[in-house]
Amino acid sequence: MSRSRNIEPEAAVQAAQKLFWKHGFYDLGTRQIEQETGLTRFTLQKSYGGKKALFLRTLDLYLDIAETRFLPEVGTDNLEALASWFEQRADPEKMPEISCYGCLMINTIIEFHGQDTDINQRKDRFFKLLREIFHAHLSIVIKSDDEVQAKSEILMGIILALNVVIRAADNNAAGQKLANSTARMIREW
Amino acid sequence: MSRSRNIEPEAAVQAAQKLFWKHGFYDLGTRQIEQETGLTRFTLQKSYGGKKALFLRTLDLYLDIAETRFLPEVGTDNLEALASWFEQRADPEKMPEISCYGCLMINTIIEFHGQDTDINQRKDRFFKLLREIFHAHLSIVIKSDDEVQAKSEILMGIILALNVVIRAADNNAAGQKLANSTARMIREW
DNA sequence: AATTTATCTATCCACATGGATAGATATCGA
DNA sequence: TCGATATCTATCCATGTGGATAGATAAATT
Repeated sequence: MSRSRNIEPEAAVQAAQKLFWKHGFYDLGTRQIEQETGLTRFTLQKSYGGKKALFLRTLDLYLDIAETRFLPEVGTDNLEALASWFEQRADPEKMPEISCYGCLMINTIIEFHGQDTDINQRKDRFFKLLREIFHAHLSIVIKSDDEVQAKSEILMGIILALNVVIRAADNNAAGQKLANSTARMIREW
Repeated sequence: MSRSRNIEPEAAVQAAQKLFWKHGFYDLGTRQIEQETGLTRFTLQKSYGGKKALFLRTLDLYLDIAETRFLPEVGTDNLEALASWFEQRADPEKMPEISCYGCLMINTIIEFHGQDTDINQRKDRFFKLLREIFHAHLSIVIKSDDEVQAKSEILMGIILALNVVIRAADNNAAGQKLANSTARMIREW
């Protein structure tokens, strides 16, 4: 019925995500998106609603995957599960290449300055996600809720830090020391 | 001999620093600098060498102050000194207002993507500073160098995380839980 | 084969940006 | 008071941006 696109709709979102992840929002032009993904500026407007809307879709995709496939699953032996998750998390052999640009959501939070409600919604979802997952793990193993909260907050902080360290170094190996130190700390809990 | 400026040279740098801290580099225009500080775009070019050069001066100022007045001083009773430093660090009563925008250097590292040598130089200075200060403290109290390195890395990570959490919330009180948890952890070392 | 539809290609546009320039204006020393 | 100098005010400019539009093109339906 109609001409086929240069790039499939979902593939375009994934490709754009990588670009935003690397370059941020403001420093990535629609012409560069066009050139590097094949998605034309025409289709960007007509089918995705423009640059900002496409960006939000890449953020939502990012959070979906974080929620379903990335964060450690709650199960048995939660301290050891957490410890080894941190080790894996920073092992360059097991990280996707794109990780060297840190965390798309953290980068975005810093690039925008809290004035954008679309971004703020995603930000809230992100932090809720992080805080809940660690709380869920630790509350199984630790009785004092005070202590669970304290340790959850530290682990959440270290997740943030890992991403900053890796992006700053532009190198997936840069988080190993922090991750291994964290694993060691968790095993002492 | 010559007409006096709207704003004194060093005051202009400080005022610009606050603006960059809040808005970042790309999202702060020279017209806005002009309007909010009194520094004219003419003088920005003639005396400061343009927007980028002024920005680098604000970064250098930031690092100078971090080095001399902000980070915890090495002395006696270093674990307690570190613990209470973290508490103070996140106490909204004792933080400057501008802190709710996080750390100028971290924001900058994320906004630029490692391709700018001017920024990279400051980035290296920044991380060197952080790693050295914690190592200096902990190596007095802890014998195993392995352990010193591990714990230094964690504290450095938490500094980064504190700034991200505070900027994300746009609220100086947002780091208290993490800071207090960290103080508690340090006192258990 | 003709028609319809969505996409591609190629412009065009309004706007914002960092920076440059030229004339007016302070401020100071002589 | 006058001259020199640096700054201010007010434009101007080249460039890049996201987005819009119009004609050409490809794919599917009839």
